[in-house]
Amino acid sequence: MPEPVVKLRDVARLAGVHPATASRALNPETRLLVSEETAKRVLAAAAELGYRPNAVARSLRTRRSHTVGVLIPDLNNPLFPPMIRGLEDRLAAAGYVALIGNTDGDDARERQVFEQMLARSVDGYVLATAHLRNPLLEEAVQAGVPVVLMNRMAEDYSFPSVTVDNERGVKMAVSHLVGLGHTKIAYIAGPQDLSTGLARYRGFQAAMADAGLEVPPSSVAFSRAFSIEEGQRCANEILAASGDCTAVAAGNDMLAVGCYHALDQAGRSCPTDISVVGFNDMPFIDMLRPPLTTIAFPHYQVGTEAAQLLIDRLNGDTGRVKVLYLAPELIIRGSTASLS
Amino acid sequence: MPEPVVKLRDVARLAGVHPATASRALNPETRLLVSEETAKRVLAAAAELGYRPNAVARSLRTRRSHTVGVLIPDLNNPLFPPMIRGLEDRLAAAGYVALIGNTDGDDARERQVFEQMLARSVDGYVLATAHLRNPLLEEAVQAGVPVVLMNRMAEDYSFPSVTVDNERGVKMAVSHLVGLGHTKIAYIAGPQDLSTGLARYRGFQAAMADAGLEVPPSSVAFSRAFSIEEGQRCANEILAASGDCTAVAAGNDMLAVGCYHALDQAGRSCPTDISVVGFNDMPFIDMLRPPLTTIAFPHYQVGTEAAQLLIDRLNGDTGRVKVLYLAPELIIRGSTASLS
DNA sequence: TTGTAGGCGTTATCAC
DNA sequence: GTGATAACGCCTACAA
Repeated sequence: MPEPVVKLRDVARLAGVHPATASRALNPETRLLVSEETAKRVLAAAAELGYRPNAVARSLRTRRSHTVGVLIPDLNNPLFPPMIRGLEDRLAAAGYVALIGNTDGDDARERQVFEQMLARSVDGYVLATAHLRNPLLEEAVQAGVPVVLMNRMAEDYSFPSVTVDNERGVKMAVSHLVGLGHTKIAYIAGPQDLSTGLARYRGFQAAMADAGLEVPPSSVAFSRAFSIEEGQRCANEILAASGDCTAVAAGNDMLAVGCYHALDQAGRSCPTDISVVGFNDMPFIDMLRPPLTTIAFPHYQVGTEAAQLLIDRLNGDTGRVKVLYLAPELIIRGSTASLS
Repeated sequence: MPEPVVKLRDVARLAGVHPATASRALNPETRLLVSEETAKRVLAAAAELGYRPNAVARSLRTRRSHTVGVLIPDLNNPLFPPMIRGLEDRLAAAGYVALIGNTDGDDARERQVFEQMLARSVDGYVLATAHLRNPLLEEAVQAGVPVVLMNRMAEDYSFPSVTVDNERGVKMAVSHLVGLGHTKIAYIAGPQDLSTGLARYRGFQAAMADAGLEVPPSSVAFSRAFSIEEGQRCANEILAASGDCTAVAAGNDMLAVGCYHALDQAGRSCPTDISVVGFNDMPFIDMLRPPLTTIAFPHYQVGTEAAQLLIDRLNGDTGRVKVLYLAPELIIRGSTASLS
């Protein structure tokens, strides 16, 4: 039943040329090495037979798989799908395919997926998972496989990256709250071993200092993951320890959602009693009640830019490492209100 | 800088055996062909050198890539990530990796991704995109590559599939509305060329008939995609043509969300004026105001079961085609109320 | 139990 | 401009 697979030699035979010639004719890069007339004949033969080059054999020979490994911490976070779309679109345009892997923020799993991909000889990696100190990064370098960080960054220009300007974004959020009259502002910080969590926390501290406001330790809670559950836990912690705060800034939207839950449970109303601001403007977050005030940035573009950075590397660009920041934007919705 | 890659022959040399022997020792399937002592030496050598088999070479030789192509209509729909997780988890346990591709419901793009995957010689496909009549299905059969449908089904047992029992689910939704006293119930149908859209629409018709209720044509609107925009458009259509309805059932949650938007715009309140019920119980849908009453099913399990069906095929099971239904469950939240 | 040899389909390097 | 040849890294009859 399975029809026989058409191989290069079949095409060559039909076109009356040697397989090597057929190969040259079929490959855009080498087509100019072949007479125009021959090329035409080969192409026609390939089309007639429905020839599809065997990517595996090609990879073995050329040592390039035209495949890129993408590590995502949590596919269930709606923030990532648009990034992935951006990645895929740009990669596809350059002839690459993305191999996507979840890690659940689990180091062991991350390593496993990483190795799997290495065995499949991916040409490069896009990591959205990277902890600040991640042995995988070193390993990729050892293996000579380029890495780009997406929505994460390295401390010291050691890897190309694309992120929103986190510190600036947080400052916009804090300024907004301050402008509404808030002075007792609590913060739910993301994991401090993720660049995102760290940069935003730093931004918060800086913004509060700029505004001449205190940040008592009891008004900051550190989450162990960017998850709803952790947001809820941290919000509870803050409500208990720092009950007089009138606003909460969260390290990302998932944490803010958890904060909503905690407020509900505690019988506090948002924004009447407490204002809440998130970060990411992830899909669907505008449909909550109240719709969340948050910091937006172009998710899709983060993906395309990350892809481009990697493609540049794959094309042999060995220039200095580029670190790309995208501009954040404050989106004011219904979860923040002025202090009455 | 890139350290030299360790190959099978390096391992063999260190272990003092022939590469063929090393190969046998390393492969669990053939390990028993080798003396225990030799196997131990080879394994030790492999570990010492950090040997990682080259999956590409192996694929070329064995004609199995241990890769599965997964086609998803829209990764931005939060329904799919959990399914993908289920898929990946089960596939990984069986030594397979998922190659995920978005199609945006676009036939051309779907074909392109499909071909890409075929060229990479995926061992099988999981399609969550399949239109009812899809030439790709035929093509996969031609190529001898097994296909499993996920969240979609074939009409005639021509392909294994895993879905929720759509008709039963819709009946539960309609019964719920009828129980609340509603009789003028409108329906926003999904695309009728998707099995999901069709089955649910049929279920709606059947459920209404069972309840002895009329379904005037003006009370049904057909969407062109399972999207928020289309839901809004259809809801507007229904509100205009069938303004006296007191409840709307939607083909899925995305359409229901669009319906929320339309109701907002029209100044009608849910559930006071109009009850709304969705389908899927997708992540985050419980956070809307009002939280959506909908039909739930185990998304993750859909993924694991689809993976298992495919793995069975890949392991040579040539038994009759299995069509798996998972049980739906009515989740009553705040978007439905009794007719006062 | 282990070694030998050939080939999976393609492309790079020679020679013509 | 085209053909011959070898090799990418691995697996697997077959032989020893």
